[in-house]
Amino acid sequence: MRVRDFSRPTTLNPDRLFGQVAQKLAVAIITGRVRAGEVLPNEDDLRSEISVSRTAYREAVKILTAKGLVEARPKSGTRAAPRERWNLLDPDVLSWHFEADPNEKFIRDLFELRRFVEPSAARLAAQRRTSADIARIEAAYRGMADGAPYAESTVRADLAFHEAIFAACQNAALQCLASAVIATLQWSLLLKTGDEDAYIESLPDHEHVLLAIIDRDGDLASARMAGLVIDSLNTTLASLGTHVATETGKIAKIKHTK
Amino acid sequence: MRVRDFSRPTTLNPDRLFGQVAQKLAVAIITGRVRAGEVLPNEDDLRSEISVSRTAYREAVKILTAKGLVEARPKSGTRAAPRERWNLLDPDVLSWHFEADPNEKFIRDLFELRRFVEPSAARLAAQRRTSADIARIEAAYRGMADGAPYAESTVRADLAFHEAIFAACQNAALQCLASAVIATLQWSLLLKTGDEDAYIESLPDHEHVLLAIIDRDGDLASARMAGLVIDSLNTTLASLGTHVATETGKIAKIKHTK
DNA sequence: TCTGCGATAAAGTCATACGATAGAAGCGGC
DNA sequence: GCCGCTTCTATCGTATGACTTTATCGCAGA
Repeated sequence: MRVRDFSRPTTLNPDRLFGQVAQKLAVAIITGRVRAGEVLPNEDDLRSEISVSRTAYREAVKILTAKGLVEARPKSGTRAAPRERWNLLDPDVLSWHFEADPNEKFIRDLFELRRFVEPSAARLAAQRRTSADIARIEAAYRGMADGAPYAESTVRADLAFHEAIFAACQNAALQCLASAVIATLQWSLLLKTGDEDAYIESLPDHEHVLLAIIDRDGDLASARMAGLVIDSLNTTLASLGTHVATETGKIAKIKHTK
Repeated sequence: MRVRDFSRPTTLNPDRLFGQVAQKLAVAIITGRVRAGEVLPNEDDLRSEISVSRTAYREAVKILTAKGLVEARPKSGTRAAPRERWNLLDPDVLSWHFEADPNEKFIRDLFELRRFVEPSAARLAAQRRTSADIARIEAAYRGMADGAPYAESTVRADLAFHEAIFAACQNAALQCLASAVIATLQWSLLLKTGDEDAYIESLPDHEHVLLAIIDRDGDLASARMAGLVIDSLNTTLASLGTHVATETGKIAKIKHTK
C-alpha cells in the first residue's frame, strides 16, 4: 500500500539512509512481523539486506525509540514495544501505519477521534475565527468545489479545509491533532477514489460548515461537522469493504502464482 | 521547575547521556533560548559544558527531530523548528514543557483539549466498559478517597482514575491522548498542592462520574466529566495565579541580588 | 536453597575519517 | 561596478573500530 505524500506534515527525511531504515523497521513492527520480541535479527538482517553501518542503524532506532515503537535496554536487547506504548498520533507513525496495513479497527478508532475532536474544533473556530481564517477556509473550499473529484489539487484543498479550521481555533494542543485528522482524511480519500458521488455529496456539507463558521454559530458548526465526519466514515467503510475484497483477491492471486 | 516523574509514560531513558543532551536541548528550544536559528552554538556549547561526543549529540538530535523540535537539513544546518511543527502531545515534549515553563496560555490550551476529549471519553467508557474496567476505575477512586490530599499515592490514584477511563474506551487513538491528559493533570495537581479544599471538593465529582459509568449512562458521564474538568481548570488557574506571583517575586529577588 | 560474584552480551560512548553538498566567499568577465 | 561562475568551507551523513557501562545469567560457595 503506497500512499504518496502530498502535504506531508512530517519532517523525517525519507531519502536519507537512517530514515529508510527507520521506516523499514517501523513497518515491520506495525505489521506485526516483529512482535514484542527482540529486533536483534534486524541488526544482522539489515547487514545482509542493505549494507548499513551501525551508525545509521542506531539513529534509526533512536527515532523509533522517540516515537515509542521500540525500547532499547543495555543488556536485554532492543525490543519492539507493546502497542499501548506507541505514539499513534505521531505523523510519522500514522504514515507508517497507512503504509503497512488498512486495519479496519484502527481506521474506526481514528474516525471516532475525528468524531469527537473535529466538531469541537469547528465550534471553537466559529467562536474565534478572524477574517483571515475565513479567507483561508473559503479558499480551500473553492479549491474543493472547482477541482475534479479526486485530483491531487482537490484532495489538497480538502485537507487544507480541515486544517484551516483547526488553525482558526488558536489552540496549539488541538492543532497537533490536526495532523492526525489530516492523515486519516487523506487515507480515506485515497480509499474512496473513484466514488465521485460521495465526493460531490460531501461538498454542500463542507459549505454548510463554512457558512456556520462565518456566522459565528458554534453549535451549528459543530453539528454540521459531526454530520460530515459520520458521512465520511460511512462512505470510507463502504470503500474499505470493496478495497479489502480487492486486496484479498490480489493476495490470493499472489499466493496462487507462488 | 522540577516535576518528579511518578508514573512517567515515556521511555526516554533519562540516565543515558543522549537523553540528557536531548532534554537540555529541548528545554533550550522550548523556553525560547534558541528560536528558529541554528542550534549550532550548542555543538560547541555542549562540548564545553559536558564533554560529549558527536555520536551522543547526533542521537539526541535524532530524538528531537523525531519529535519535531528541530529540523536537520542535509547541509544547511540543524535549526530549531517553529512551534507549529512540534509534537506537543508527545509525552516527552509535554514533560519538557513542564520542566521549562508554566506558560498559562499553553495550560489553557491543554485544559481546553481535556474539556473536549475527556467528556467524550467518559461517554465512550460508559457505553463500553467491562466489569474489569469498573474495578480498575473504582480502585483508583478508592485510592483517591482514602489517601491524604496531595500524597504521592493519592496523585497516582487520580491519574490512574482518568487513565482507566480512557482505557475503557477500547480506542487506541484516543488512548494516546491519555498521556497528554495525564501530564496536564499531574502538572495541575502539582500546582494545586496545598489547596486541600479544592481536592476534597473534587472527590464527589469523581465519584459521580464513576457512578454514571457504572450505570452505562453516557450522557451523564459526559456531563459530569465536563464539570469536573472545568472545575479543575478554575482551581488550577487560581493556583497558577498565586504561583506565578511567587515566581515573579523570586525573579524580582534574583534581579535585585544581581 | 539462598546469596553473591563473575562471565558475558548487548547497548552506549568515543574518536576518527571520508564523502557529499548547500551556501558563502572570492574571482573573473562583461 | 554588477553579475555570474568557480572554488572553498562548513556541516551533515555515513562508516569503522575500539572501549565502557550495564544488566542478565549461571556457577560456585555458604
